[in-house]
Amino acid sequence: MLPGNLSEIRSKLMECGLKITPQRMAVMDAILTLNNHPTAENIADHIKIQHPNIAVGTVYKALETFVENGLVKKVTTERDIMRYDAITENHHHLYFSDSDKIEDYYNEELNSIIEEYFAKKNIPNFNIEEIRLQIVGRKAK
Amino acid sequence: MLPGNLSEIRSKLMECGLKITPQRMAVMDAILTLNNHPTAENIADHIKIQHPNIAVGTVYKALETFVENGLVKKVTTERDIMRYDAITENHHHLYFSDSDKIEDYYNEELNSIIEEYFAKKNIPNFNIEEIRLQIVGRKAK
DNA sequence: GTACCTGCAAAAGATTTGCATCTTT
DNA sequence: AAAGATGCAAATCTTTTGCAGGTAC
Repeated sequence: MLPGNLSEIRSKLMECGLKITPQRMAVMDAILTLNNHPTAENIADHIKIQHPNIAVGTVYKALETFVENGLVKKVTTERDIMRYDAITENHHHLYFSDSDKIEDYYNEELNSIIEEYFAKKNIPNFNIEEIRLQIVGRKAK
Repeated sequence: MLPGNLSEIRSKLMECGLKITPQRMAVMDAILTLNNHPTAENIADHIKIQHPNIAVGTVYKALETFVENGLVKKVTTERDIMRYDAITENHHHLYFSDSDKIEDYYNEELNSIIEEYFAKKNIPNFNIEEIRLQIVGRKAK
């Protein structure tokens, strides 16, 4: 089980000055292991297999803490449920309009094009911090 | 009061085969009048001024119907509240990271660049239906 | 030891649902 | 008259909160 390299998670938490607790380790490990933009509930369910006592509130608090510290991002959906994404590199999302699937989409070339565009053409009275693409569509037949 | 050109709203509902009711007219008019990506609650409050008996459930139902019929779009946020946007032309959104403000961002040139890019470079096994940019930042000083 | 976390359960907030009644067509 | 909308209230679902006890540092 590669993804949740536990000592790497530990260092990340440390760097942020966060206390290392089994619950936080489990939440971060779940995001990395589940890896398809899980909801808080998905994460809680996954953790409960090995750690039945974790409280849902704790999962939400850990997620919120991670978001504040830039370790995790929220992925917005049209279904009133927040989903979470471990931060790796700058990437975008493919939203499947016929299911709940959300896939990562990495494309450096596209990032450069957009970046260059906004380097030249700036938006009046606005400093850009981040640009996210929501690419909606469905599986090609 | 320009935005809610009532007879225009009426025709749009008709084209979709939707019954024209005072509540639906009021909801659509509210979106156009409020015009800054209101929440369902914002809309209900606005309508209640002149139409105190409208039920919140009715507002949600009208919104859902409009979304299904492509008259309105959901605008996702990180705050667990859905917001709504009357559909005009293809545009993107500026999310202010220090407030709840969301502004429309129209830019045909940018749309063309992105469109051309994806006309050449397609995403494996994926048919794009729509591309939305979430441009996050804050007011320039 | 102190500051910070966690579990639990209750609360809050947003949205949906069921159903009887009323409107639109 | 039939089909579909509305109002109302209760239900559901997700997320937040308060607090007493526990844990990491």
